[in-house]
Amino acid sequence: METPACTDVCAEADAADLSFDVFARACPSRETLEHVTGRWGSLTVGALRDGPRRFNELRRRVDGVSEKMLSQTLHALERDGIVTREAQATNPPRVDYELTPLGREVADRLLALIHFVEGSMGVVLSSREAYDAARGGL
Amino acid sequence: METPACTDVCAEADAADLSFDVFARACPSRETLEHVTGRWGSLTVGALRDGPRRFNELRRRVDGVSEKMLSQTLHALERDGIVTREAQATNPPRVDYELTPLGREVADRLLALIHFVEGSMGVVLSSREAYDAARGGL
DNA sequence: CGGGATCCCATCGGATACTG
DNA sequence: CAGTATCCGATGGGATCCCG
Repeated sequence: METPACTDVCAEADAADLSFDVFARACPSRETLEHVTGRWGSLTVGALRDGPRRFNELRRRVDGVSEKMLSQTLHALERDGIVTREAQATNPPRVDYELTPLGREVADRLLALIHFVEGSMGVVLSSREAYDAARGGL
Repeated sequence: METPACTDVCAEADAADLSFDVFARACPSRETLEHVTGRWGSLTVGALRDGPRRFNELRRRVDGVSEKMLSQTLHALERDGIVTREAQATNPPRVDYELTPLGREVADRLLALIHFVEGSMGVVLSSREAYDAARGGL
């Protein structure tokens, strides 16, 4: 076993910085990773990188997300301390979402991945063609 | 509109390296991003970082994954050119999965994110407590 | 051992409607 | 505008069986 595992340790959250292991099924770090890398999580965090955004601004940027999913995603990220939510009780109401310092670190690493993937799509697409051709040709 | 969008361009894959945009609903780069960041994708790629692994080795490392999902995940990653699959027709059969050069680049960026998240769990956990306390206390 | 095929259910997630 | 609530279909994903 390479990783010290998270097992028992993770359960008791009073310990400061014991080892967390996303590869362990029950480790809370896996949940947070999923919030951040999930279908809408990664795009939402990425969309917030350039500064605060309002709800419908995010909806437009994260093309295809529904209100429900965006709301759900933002709540999970807020709970994990990745984004902050600032509401103003004006009329019409205005709510700004913004990355926390922690969130900005996450976003940087996420965008590094995103930009790399975008830049690799040439390779990916031709790989797919080769794969499909081999299957279809059999 | 900040991003040049992927829209029409992405459909025709003969173009070399036109702009791909994960924020666009129909862009193929979004699919690849999901394969890589998905629930099992990120862990599978991460687990392959240290070298080739066999199927059941991966199953043990990626704690909680089912045979079906691991198989499915590996196929998607193979099709995208992230991992290679090398089968030997011995008995018992032996199949090794390994990252491609592209896959290794992806894995590096993914692991940077994973390790950062693992290292931030202290902050995350206390943020969750504060969030839950505020809700429960109302 | 390394999977493919099938069954089946839980959750995801979209559409719609309603509130403030 | 910024959500919440409900309904409901699509999909994710686990369990099981089976084959090479």
